[in-house]
Amino acid sequence: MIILENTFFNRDATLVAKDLLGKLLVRKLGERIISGVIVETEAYLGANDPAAHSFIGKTERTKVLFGPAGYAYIHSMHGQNLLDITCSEINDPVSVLIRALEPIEVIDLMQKFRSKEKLKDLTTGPGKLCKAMDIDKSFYGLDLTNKDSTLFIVENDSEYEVMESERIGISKGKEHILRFFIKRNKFVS
DNA sequence: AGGAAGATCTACT
DNA sequence: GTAGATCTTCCTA
Repeated sequence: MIILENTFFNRDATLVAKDLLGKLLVRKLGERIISGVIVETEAYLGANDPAAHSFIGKTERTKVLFGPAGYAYIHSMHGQNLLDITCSEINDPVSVLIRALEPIEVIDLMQKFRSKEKLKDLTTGPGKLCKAMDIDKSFYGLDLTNKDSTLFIVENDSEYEVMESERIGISKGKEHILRFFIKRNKFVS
């Protein structure tokens, strides 16, 4: 299992968003493991992007975005938790939002956390996948490139075709094509 | 202290 | 397809 390192995330957020497709998101829960393939992402570009949370500047809420790459930025929205990963250099507050996963293991644990049975209801949205993996605000600022972390991303060989579109669910900055997803994947939101 | 907005989800038709 | 629930953060007074 090869864990993605700081060098992977310390790049332009658009490139990281594309390259994260097909990778495996892994959550350790004691001896148990929950994992899924990343099938949909969006990039948020900081100072030049009115849709980015860091657009307004450094606050208690956004400070992780201004730190080094490869850290978890958890943010709650409409009563859900959302997972971003920080990218680029210190003081370049850009990130990638993980929007959807294809569930791999362990399905019954995801079903339990989500209180849903159907496979398509488990991880087909940013708030849903956090719940399926039991990710909450305590993950804020966690280093995802540390192999002792309970959340990280690993290399994964898979064949896929990348599609792109405008971002979803925002009111500003819609003109940018910064959403990426795997073509014909059933778990794209 | 209060209100509005927001990177969403669910249940219902 | 659409309305209503939900809750944290930020802005204004």
